[in-house]
Amino acid sequence: MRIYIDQASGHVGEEVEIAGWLYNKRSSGKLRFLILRDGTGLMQATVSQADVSEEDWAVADELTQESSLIATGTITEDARAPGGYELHVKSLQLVGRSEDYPITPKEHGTEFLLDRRHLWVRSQKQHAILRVRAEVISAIRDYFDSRGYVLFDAPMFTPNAVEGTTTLFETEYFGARAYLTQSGQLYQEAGCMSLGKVYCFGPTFRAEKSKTRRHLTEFWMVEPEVAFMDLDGVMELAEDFTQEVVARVLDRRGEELKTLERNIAALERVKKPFPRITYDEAARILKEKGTDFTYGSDFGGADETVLAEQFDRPVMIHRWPAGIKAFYMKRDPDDPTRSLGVDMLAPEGYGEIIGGGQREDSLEELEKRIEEHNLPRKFFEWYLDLRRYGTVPHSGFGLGLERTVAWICGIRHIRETIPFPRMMYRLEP
RNA sequence: UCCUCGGUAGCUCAAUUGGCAGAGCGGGUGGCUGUUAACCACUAGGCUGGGGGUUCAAGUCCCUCCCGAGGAGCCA
Repeated sequence: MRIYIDQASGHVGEEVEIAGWLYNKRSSGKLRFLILRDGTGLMQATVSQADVSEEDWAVADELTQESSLIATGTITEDARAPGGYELHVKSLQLVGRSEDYPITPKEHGTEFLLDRRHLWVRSQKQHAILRVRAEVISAIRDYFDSRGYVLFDAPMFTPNAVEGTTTLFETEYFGARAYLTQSGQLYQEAGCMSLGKVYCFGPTFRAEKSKTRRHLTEFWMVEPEVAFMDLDGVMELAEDFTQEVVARVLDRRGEELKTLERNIAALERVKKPFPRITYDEAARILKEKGTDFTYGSDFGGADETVLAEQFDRPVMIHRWPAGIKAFYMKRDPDDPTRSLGVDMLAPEGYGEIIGGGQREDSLEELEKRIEEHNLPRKFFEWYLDLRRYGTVPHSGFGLGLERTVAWICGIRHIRETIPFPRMMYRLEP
């Protein structure tokens, strides 16, 4: 009977078959200790020369790191084995031999590992991170699906920049120019006017020449958008959503967080309500702390870290100077120099994980903004239609998946939070 | 684009003031019946990123180019 390693505890005393790869090997005289992995975990298999055929003994002896094999034997409970269970091998079958596997059980540099990302994903730390990523994705989908949101995916090809500022990847589209999307938001606005509560979840692209641990050129973003929701509503949504996602990972991926040596207590503090401060209050804190922040500009990485350090859970900063936020942000009726945007900063220096706010719902205001930003009006006619035909107040946000996973995992660089990271100087493998 | 740091064996790194190119891991060979990144012995392995220069002598100093890292800007 074929079983997976994570099912071993239910098969003590039984003869089973395990199919996997050799993770590591140790030997002592006529005894071989094979550490097997099959994607669900690691298990030690012991091969005693006295218990196996001459051929199988030769196989055990010659197995190299990452050779694939099928081992048959009896599961026993043994405190000496890592994980507590081991397989007493009766027979061994080599499936595919691995020659000179480059990633040894010692340390390697980042460049070396990234060049071999297709093999690096076989290692334990990467398993843990990628499982947390998968859990976060499934928590995000469940959160919205169970609350009446409709998945409303946005196109990847767009004819124009959503927000004039950032650089887009350009591509040829049947003789015309097209760009890879940097946000699905405008399309979500159309979606929420149709289905009330919608979200999209997919890759997004930024051609920024950013070489930092917080940036990828291709990353995943989830973007909910809700009709008849104001800024307070979207802040409530963002904090409730973040709390749920973190709680889900704590509940189901404790093993992985342990492998990653994540400080669990810091994640357990992620409970509503999150602190909410205005841009002006944030600016006051930065002035007190003496950073070189200049009032009226956006916060730099160091500023974000200082702000996040003031709180033990994510903090939301709202009511930004209108000039530094996107054209579609609604102005604060109480102070037209402010826009009703909100950013959420993750604790522990992980930076901005959410950006969102209330959208401009007035046709006249939006026309004015498009003109002020020198945006090509013809590409925005459909967007203006949303204000012409039954406009309503509406709000939404975007959450960066990889930054969120990096924060939850407690790893410094977001490049390990996606199977194959795309960065300024890395398009392969 | 700018700033800073780096490139030496397959990998991770060392090499004093400019003075014989080294170690651990990995590979190979042998040993060991309870190993835990096992251990022990032996062994192979080098155009010190490329080019130019200074010097009796360059991994080391100078110029230049290439490659990478993470920080700024910008952002999720």
